[in-house]
Parts: sequence; structure tokens; C-alpha cells
Amino acid sequence: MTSDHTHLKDLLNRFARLIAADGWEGDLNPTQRAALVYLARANRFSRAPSHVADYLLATRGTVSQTLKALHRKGFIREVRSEKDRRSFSYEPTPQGRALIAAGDRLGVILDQLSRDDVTGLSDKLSELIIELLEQREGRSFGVCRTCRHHRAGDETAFCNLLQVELATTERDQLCHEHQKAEAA
Amino acid sequence: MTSDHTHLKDLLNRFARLIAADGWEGDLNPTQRAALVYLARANRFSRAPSHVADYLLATRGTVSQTLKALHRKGFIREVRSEKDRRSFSYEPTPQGRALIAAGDRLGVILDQLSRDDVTGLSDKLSELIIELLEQREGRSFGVCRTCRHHRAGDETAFCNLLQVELATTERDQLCHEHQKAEAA
DNA sequence: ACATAAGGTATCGAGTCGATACTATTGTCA
DNA sequence: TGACAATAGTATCGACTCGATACCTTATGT
Repeated sequence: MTSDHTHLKDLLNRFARLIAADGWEGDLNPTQRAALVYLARANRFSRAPSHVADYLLATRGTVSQTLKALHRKGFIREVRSEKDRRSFSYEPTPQGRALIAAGDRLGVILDQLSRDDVTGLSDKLSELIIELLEQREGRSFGVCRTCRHHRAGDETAFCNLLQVELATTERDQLCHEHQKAEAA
Repeated sequence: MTSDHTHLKDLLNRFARLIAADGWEGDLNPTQRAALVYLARANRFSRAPSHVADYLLATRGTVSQTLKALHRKGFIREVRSEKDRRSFSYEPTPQGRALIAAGDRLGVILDQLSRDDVTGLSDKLSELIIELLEQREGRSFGVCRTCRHHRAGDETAFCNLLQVELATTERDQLCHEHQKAEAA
């Protein structure tokens, strides 16, 4: 017996299918749901179609279609960018947020896990994701709190890269410029 | 701070996307790949279209199409059942097995994990999957080795449910009749 | 000022998805 | 045995994803 990778691989693949199957809840498909969930978690610098594409590891073309579908269904709304007139940004409508909150099977189950299980699982999953992303040169999309460009005070938060002040709630949103801070 | 579910949920969803994106390697799409991988892991009682459907949590209709595509591309071959003439079974061809072995990004990465990480991750993922499956009344599809119908000797293996002798290699294949054994 | 890069969209063909309606075989039970 | 339900699989539909390609528009760099 060399190692139990086979079993873990079985689990990993089945789990991915399970998540995908759950994505059909409501009036959405898994991709639309993933995009909507992402938009609800991303900060104001990271809600353009190309950012969604980077996050979902899909092409801009596909994402463009997906966002149009979500828009047509009334789950997101479009905000044109002032600075760059090629670009714009999407954000979930109240209906969109309600839809996410509704069919959250995963959240219910995660509640049953112990705190240690949650952190353990998070840490190992993190490693896996980082490795996988490196292979395809994908972006990490972490929260500001763990980013090397983040400068945090007691009441203030500042992004050194974009040179902007951040609201404290923004520290826990996903950013497309995220780069993991060096170990402290 | 109530709990870090948000972070774990972010990771879980991103991970699912990563796996899906990896599924486009070669001449396959993620569903075809998942079906092919399953067929390579399933025992001789579990390779019919309806079993694949149960495993992938898809309808028989969809799976029917998927298997036809795999067959057309030469990655699986069809074996009619003797007993039940409505039914038949698919198994990967050498080309099919080669394709699976080729683009195995996940396997490479899993090699870098420590033994403890592998077992820890497996255990927690197992729990999650079991919970998710219970919610939708899905089948567990484990290996005979961990099944309550399994009776193992030194050189022999026997399935109490199907009343058949099993080759020892079959003890580590996935079965659609799998039911987790009670804690020893 | 002009080339080139970058952000988005339109369209194509292959394929998935659930839903529905269908055929063929097998199982049940009166 | 014969009626009839249950089961295994297929065909087809419309909405959608997917990568690929071609395209338009707006920034950016020299």
C-alpha cells in the first residue's frame, strides 16, 4: 500500500459533483450561482466581468453570457465605471442576495462541524487551492486581511497597492489583487 | 465573530470550480471526465448508466448522452448484460485509462501532502459528503472493504448482499450497493 | 499620434442540464 | 397465465456553459 490517494481523489471528485449538483437549486445553474456568490463576496475593485472570469477560471466570453443571464433574471445590477469607460461592475440585487441565502445547504452542514474541523479543513484546502492555482497561473482572490498590500490600524485600513482607504467591512471581502502576506 | 464559515465556504466553492476547470483537459469536458473516472473505479456490478447517474447525481437522460459521447470518442466500450436484457455496462478502453492517467494534476499535488494531511482531509471530506448525500438521499458509493455487506477472509472476499465471491482487487473498487459498516 | 494592449461582446459548435415523453424488458400478484 | 406496474435506457426540447475566434471600443506607452 503506497498511499491512500485513490480514496482522497474519489472523495474530492465526488465532492465537486455534489457542489455542482447543489448549484441547480432555485432559478440558477452552478456557474450562475458561483458568479453570484462571488459578486456578493468581492470588494468594489473586483466586480468587473474580467475579475469574475479570473475567479471562476473561465473565459471573458463565457462570463459575459453568464452575467447577462443573471442580469436578465434580476439578480445583479450593472454599474458603469467612471474612470475606465470600457469597464463596469456588477453587484447583487436584494433578490440576488436572498437567493444565495436561501438554498444554502452547505452552510447548514458546516454548522455541524467543530471549530477545529473547520480550521483544519480550511488550511488544507487552502494549500491545495494554492498549488492548483500556481499550475495554471490563477489569482488567489483572498481577503485584504491576509494580503501583503494591506496596512491595518485599529480603526483604519489601507491598501498599499491601490493607495485607497478601506472601510473596515471591506477587509473581509475578496480582492482580485490579493497576494498572500509573507509569514509574520 | 461567530465563526469562519465564510472563509471555508469561499474555499469550498473555489475548489469546486478549480476541479471543474481542470476537467476540460484533453478531449473531454468535466462531466465526461467524471463519468470516465468513475467507470475506472467502479466494480462490475456498478457500471450501468443508472449507476453512473446515481454517482454523478445527474438524471439518466443526461448520463445516457454523456456515455454515448465517451463511446463515440472511443474511451469506453459497451458490454450487454446477460441476465437483464434491458441493461448493460460500460468499461474504459486502454485509451480511456491512458487519458485519465495523463492529465492528473490533482494526483501530482496530492503527492506533496503529508500522510496525516491526506487522512485528515479524507476524514473531514467524508463527513461532509455523507451529510450532503443524506440531504438528497444519494448513495454513498464506497469500497467493499468498508461495507457492511462485506465478509473478508485472508484470501477470500464475499459480498453478503449480492451473494458473490469477490476477487481481492475488487475490495477496493466502488460499489453502488455500498453501505457503511457500523463502527467496529 | 499612432500602435498596441486591455475590457467586453457576438457567434459558433459541442455538450450538459432537468423535464418530459417514449420503448423494451422484467417483476408482481391475482 | 395474464394484466399491469416498475425499472433500464433513449430521444428530444429549450436554456445554458464551454473554449475559440473575430470583433469593437477605450486606454496606455512611446
